[in-house]
Amino acid sequence: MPAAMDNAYEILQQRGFIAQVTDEALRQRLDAPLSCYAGFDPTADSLHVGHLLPVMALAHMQRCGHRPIVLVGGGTALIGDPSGKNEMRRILSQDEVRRNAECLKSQLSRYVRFEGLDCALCLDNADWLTPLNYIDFLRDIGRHFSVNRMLAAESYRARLETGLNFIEFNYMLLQSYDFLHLNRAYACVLQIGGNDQWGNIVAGIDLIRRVAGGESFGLTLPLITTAAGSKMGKTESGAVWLDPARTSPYQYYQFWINTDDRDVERFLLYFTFLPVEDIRAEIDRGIQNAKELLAFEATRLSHGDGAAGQARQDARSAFYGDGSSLDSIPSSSIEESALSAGVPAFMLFADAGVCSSRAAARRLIAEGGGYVNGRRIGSFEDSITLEHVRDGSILLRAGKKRFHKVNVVKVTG
RNA sequence: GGAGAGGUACCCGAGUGGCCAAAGGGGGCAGACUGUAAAUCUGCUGGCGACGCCUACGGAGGUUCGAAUCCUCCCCUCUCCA
Repeated sequence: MPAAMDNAYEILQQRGFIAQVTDEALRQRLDAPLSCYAGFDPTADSLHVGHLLPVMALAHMQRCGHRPIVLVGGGTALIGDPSGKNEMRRILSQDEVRRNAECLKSQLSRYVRFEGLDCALCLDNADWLTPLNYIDFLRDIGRHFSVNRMLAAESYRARLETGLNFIEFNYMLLQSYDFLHLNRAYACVLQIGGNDQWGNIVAGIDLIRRVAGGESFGLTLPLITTAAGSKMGKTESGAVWLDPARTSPYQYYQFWINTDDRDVERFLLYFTFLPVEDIRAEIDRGIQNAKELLAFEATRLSHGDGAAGQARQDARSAFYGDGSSLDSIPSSSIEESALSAGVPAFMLFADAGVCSSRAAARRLIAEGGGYVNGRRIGSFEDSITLEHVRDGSILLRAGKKRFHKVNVVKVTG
């Protein structure tokens, strides 16, 4: 599409996306358009920020004129994701997988274009994995795998300590077969994945060489940890989802603005499309602004301009302003009649969902972490009444940064 | 199939008849300090309108005044052997 194509390798490298590549020759190979793929498990109906790096990588590829293929692992999800070792493996039905795959695709379409000329593809490996015949598969594909070599792979070696069942052991074969299939059917010559996928990717490349005789490449992305050393993308309340029904744009914005100072530059490079020079300049101008920019841009990408603007405005208003614009912060409602009699503060906090239980609400307030309209609550039994209502609502706050609005509603009849 | 080890709270992990809502650590939450950051210090961390009651140490029974702890059966994980 662009007249003079930017080299994707250079862009990815510049932005820190490359952990390993199977062959440096990939750089030259990327001077001409090619097809590449990354896989996603449709185990839920939404992606979360942990999935974002491969998504961004594919988006960069497309912007550089290549064709990304999003592979939804419907087939592999049917036998359950082996990575969650001590969790009960939930076997998803085909219907669930299909529904999930649709959701993922629509989320992905904010980052990757699935329409128009040379658009990205979204494929489900159930289409070619489920019809497989076991004997044929063993004979045609299994023969090319050396158990000895598989056992030597880092990903398996660790598992040998704790135990590994046959399905898990076969994962490499299935993933390799995916790559082979895409190579044959769509001339896909590059697989992108997390660094923990290295062994599986290399195995796929091997398989392609043996079976199809073609050359293909692998590129792995760094596993992102925060500067504090924890896995990126988790909060106290679990994963940060892209689905606004699970994680609202405001909460999404909050997640990003709470990024560790030391991670801001890296995350701007990873999770926004801002030019590298602009990012550097922004960092130099001040970490606070850079952080706000990160939050805004990241939110804008997955929720759009309007939602991102609203989230930013509400955040500013809640944290620095008069609380006048708070349309998007979490909220609940309470009946006016309940309030006229007065409600103990701890019950209000618990019922509004600010605390997980009334006991937790008692603790929060007793520890001095409960606020109503910006004023600290003295005792958890303090009564909240109509006098606390401002413009039809009461503003609750837990700790420094968890805001919640309780809307007062009249019930007629 | 045989022998052994083990399953404890969000996670790791102590506890082998009452002093156990269960040590310790991690994580999380809150307070102080700050910048909605980090680091540090302190407190909290099953539920219930609550000096009491309820639920909880893989599951179901049993022994006992009393069980995470003892007995029986079952389920699951791991190790070694076949």
